[in-house]
Amino acid sequence: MADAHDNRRRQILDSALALADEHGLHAVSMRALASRLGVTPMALYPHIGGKEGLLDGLVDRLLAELIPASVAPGDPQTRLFGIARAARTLARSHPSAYPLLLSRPAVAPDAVRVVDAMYSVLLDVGVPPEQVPRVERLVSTFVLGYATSEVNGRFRAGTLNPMTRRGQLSPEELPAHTALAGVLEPAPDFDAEFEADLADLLFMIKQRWA
Amino acid sequence: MADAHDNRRRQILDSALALADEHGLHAVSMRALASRLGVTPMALYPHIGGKEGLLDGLVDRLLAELIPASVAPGDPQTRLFGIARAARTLARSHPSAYPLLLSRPAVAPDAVRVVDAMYSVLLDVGVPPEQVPRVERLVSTFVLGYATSEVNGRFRAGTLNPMTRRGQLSPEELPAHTALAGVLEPAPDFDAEFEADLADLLFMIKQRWA
DNA sequence: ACCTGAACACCGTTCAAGT
DNA sequence: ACCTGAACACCGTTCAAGT
Repeated sequence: MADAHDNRRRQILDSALALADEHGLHAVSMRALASRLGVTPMALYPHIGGKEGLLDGLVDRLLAELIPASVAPGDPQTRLFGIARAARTLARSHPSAYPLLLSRPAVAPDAVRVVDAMYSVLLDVGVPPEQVPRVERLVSTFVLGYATSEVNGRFRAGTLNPMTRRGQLSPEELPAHTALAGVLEPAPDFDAEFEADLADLLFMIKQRWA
Repeated sequence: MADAHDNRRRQILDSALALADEHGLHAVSMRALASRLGVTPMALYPHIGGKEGLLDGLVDRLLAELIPASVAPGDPQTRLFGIARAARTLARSHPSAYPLLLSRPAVAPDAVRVVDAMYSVLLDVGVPPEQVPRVERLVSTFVLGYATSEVNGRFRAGTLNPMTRRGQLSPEELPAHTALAGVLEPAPDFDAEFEADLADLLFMIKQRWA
């Protein structure tokens, strides 16, 4: 069912994603994209419908890359970890475009397939049907938020390093930081941390309903 | 210790936030901001150091509004819910600027105070010290991600409504959606959902360590 | 149906100049 | 120290015109 128009649209979105990967999201302008495709800016409009439509298309383009992980077989725990790890890996492949995933709804069929896979995992693990949509939003929000925080530098040293921090405020003003002085790491292992977080969330789900 | 320069800086950031609240983040341009302050764009540079510095300043400005909730007394559970609710309420007050919280690190003293309050809650609730920074990132990532998803429309009907969804794909391709046909709500109560999510996270923390 | 090219109303940031 | 004003190299989108 993919006609010429759809193919052209995908071609444009691929170019836009490449542009973002190479030069950052700020470099994805209608003009730069058109010039990369050897065309006039206005030639893009029938296919992607303006800048907002382009960014929406990029979200669908990104989520489509999670399909393989979503259809992979295995027990519920394996599938949950597989989808979550794929979602975080995606952030490393496309760090500039990734934050768009939290900034607009995903409406394409491929996006719905990923949600369906998560619903299926949660049903299989024993979450009551009426709670499944809520728990899916909880887990997907955590996963997207974590990966977004990483690529955007929200966890980086400035906020994390107790030395930098404590320079600005007296220890009495930061009692918990002071109490934790011995364990505050300047550069945590985020791979291990993400795994521990997923394990905690799965623990919660199982304790509550399994 | 607040000199004239700091006061001017805060005045500029207040104006930028008001501009975002009234006309959206896209309307926060150096030129529009300068014009609102009756000054030339270049006059802003010594105070906020360009567009990126302005956005970083906005993040600190937003987090400063969480200080009252952070210093409020009470048992750990009350304080955790208080900070989390304040963080979500902040999104409703400043929906356009809010997503910046996930997009850049917070470095100002006020931001560190909020983290310290969360550390204190987690220590009081029984989380082992070496796990506190990780669990703080887990909880804060969920809270910021959830509120960001809400204001950005990631949870909105297009993605959620099973009718809209199922129109694009056959039921056989979405087995879990089909199984959940009776419980998929077109417009969930996000206030109640957020409360339930917080309760689940606190349940997890207590079950694991209390 | 699809694309062009000129035009309009904007951007962020530089630089040299003023006080 | 703080601000101005002109200039440079960009934006997204409109419109009328071409094929």
